[in-house]
Amino acid sequence: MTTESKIIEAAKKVFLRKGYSGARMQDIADEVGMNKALLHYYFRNKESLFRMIFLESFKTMTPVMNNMISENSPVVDKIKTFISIYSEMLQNNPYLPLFLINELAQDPERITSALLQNGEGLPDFGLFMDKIHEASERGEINKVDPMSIIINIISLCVYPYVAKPMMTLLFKKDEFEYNAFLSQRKAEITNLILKIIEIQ
Amino acid sequence: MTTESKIIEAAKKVFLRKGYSGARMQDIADEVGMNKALLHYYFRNKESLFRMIFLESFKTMTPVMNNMISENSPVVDKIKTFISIYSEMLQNNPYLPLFLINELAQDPERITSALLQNGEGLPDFGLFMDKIHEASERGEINKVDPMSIIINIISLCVYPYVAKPMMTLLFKKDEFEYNAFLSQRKAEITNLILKIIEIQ
DNA sequence: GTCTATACGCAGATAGAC
DNA sequence: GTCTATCTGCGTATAGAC
Repeated sequence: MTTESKIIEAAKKVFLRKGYSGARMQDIADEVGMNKALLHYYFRNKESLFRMIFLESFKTMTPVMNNMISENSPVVDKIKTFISIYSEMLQNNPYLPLFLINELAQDPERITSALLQNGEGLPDFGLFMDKIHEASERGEINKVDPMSIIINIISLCVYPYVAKPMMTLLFKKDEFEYNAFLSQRKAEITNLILKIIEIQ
Repeated sequence: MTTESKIIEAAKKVFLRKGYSGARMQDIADEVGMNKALLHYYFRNKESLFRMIFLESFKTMTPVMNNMISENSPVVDKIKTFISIYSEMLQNNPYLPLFLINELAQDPERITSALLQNGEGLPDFGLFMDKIHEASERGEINKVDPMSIIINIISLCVYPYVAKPMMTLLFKKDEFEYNAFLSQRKAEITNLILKIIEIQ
């Protein structure tokens, strides 16, 4: 494992937990187990290290989405797949969504321009919406607003992760109990969404 | 309007947008239109000013919830009311949830202890869950897991606000269009939840 | 109670030895 | 490539005049 990739791993860990303004170059150096000056040797400054981490984090999400969307399968299956892989991704990257949302909220322009000039591209929800729309036109599923459906799914999947500390506080659960709750939600969300879109 | 309350308003504005580590005492002073030293005169330091803002912000949420929960009405009505007043609160305080979630995630112990020693208390979701459970025992609504239902409602209500910049980016909407989307969701979420819990 | 001036420490960044 | 030492500026906080 190269020093550079060790730094990236460490930086990801620190930035994802503390955010840009909360993260310290020293924290990252400690995490790598090396000197602070090294970070500046490999990445010019904090901003450019952050930029790299943000883009890479964002990319964790994109291919997952796009594979699912472009797949040539019935919309109902597509939605099942979406919920399934999205939930798994969240279980593997619990800090990811709050980090992305937060940094995007802090400075939409900075981030958006970085994303767009990166070329990599965003998940193509336009296409997903089209497919949902067509399916409802064909009578394959109920008449629904595609954007609403997608946002409902994302909300149900992501929010319980994003708000984990809030929820454990409000519902007086410990970490263990709450994780159990999270891991049974995949099936539950799928049932809920199908109940909404499937013709009875 | 006293200087103290002017400071509180300004600090709320700045902390809610930038979070603790992103906020600058200078930003707050600028927002008040007064000198930075004044902040230290009224509130000893940044931490104690923040603490006050956090607690006050948290309290925006609590009574809204507790009024609804303790009300003596059928559970279905209670849920309708919940969605309605919660959505309104979000429309009036769009920065609130991300702020609370974030700061809580940063340092759960610090925040939790501040909340608990504050005495004010948390929303009583235990009671809400009991009432949902009883209603389903009586056959008034479908058999459902109370915690899941509540978290579903909260997710559907809050997430579209929390992730606003992300969603406008992914769905290529401008602020105006997205706000229109948000304001029609109250009815939509209510329909969705009722479809889940109501006996056909 | 409000201001200006200033102290102080921390965090990002650089110089330069090895 | 990695380290130690150091500079610099910024942000919190205080002292003290008015």
